[in-house]
Amino acid sequence: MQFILTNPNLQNRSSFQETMLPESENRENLSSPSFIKSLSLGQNWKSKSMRIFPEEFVRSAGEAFVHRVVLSVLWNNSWQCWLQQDKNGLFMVEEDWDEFVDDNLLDTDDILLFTHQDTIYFQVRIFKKDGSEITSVPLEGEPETQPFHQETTPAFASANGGTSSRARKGYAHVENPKRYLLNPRNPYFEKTLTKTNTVLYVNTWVIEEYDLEFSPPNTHMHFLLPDGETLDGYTKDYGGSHSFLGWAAVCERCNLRTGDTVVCELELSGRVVVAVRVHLLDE
DNA sequence: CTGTCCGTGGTGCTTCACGA
DNA sequence: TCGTGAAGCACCACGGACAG
Repeated sequence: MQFILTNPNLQNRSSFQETMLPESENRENLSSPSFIKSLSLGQNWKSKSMRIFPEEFVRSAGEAFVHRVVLSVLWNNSWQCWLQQDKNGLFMVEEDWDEFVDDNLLDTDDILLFTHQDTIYFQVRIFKKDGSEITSVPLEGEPETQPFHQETTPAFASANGGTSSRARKGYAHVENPKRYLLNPRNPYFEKTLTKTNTVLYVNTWVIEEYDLEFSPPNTHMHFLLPDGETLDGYTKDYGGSHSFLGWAAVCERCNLRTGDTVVCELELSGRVVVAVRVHLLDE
């Protein structure tokens, strides 16, 4: 493993350049505190040593992040990683970090550039050995039109009027909804707006299929809009149904009307839903 | 029967007007 | 000009209706 700090006060530019990142990337990231992770011999991305934050980096950040961080990538997907402190330093929780590794299909030659953007928010850029950058969702060698885990995704079949489940109100057929997702592994469902749209209900089959968990009622969450904006929401439990308040503001902000259909992609931390990413359908 | 939608009452916030 | 109170509006919570 190597950590190379790129904060002007902490940087190690010679080592940084050895990673074969493009010169432009090197220069433009010097303004924000950054560090790099790459594998040493005998390590893999799920090694505990890969989950640690560089000690000097944590020191320089003060108390900006103590309990959790949010890792964002260029294609606007993000992962929340809870942190734990032990005698060796500040680590990301194994389950959260492993999910990041799995979702991004990290290879042994990959290089990650962590840039501290604001408080708990980090941008993570993924570079291949030759310096090329991953800029879109890594796919597991499948054509993009093929849904992930198709054989084990009745949520997909049901939401599209599959034969094994009855059709549900408010869940219209969307042609190939997976193509809207930023991360094809994320749970998702389709939502057709009805007359009253103050609450977004999460369908139980989605919850069951993906084994989802929800924060306690009134826990803060986010709606991630197509234009990159974020709106606040809160978890609710109405009559045993998991749902999110703040949906009315989303509908207004996106100018959604009765009959419009959107794809709701659920962003998870572990199995807990922490955000709903809203995708408008192509006309 | 289950699960989602819809309608309505309640609550809280914001804005405006009036009085000191 | 500032403070207070009333009115209006938006959103939330919940229970009943209804579709599958």
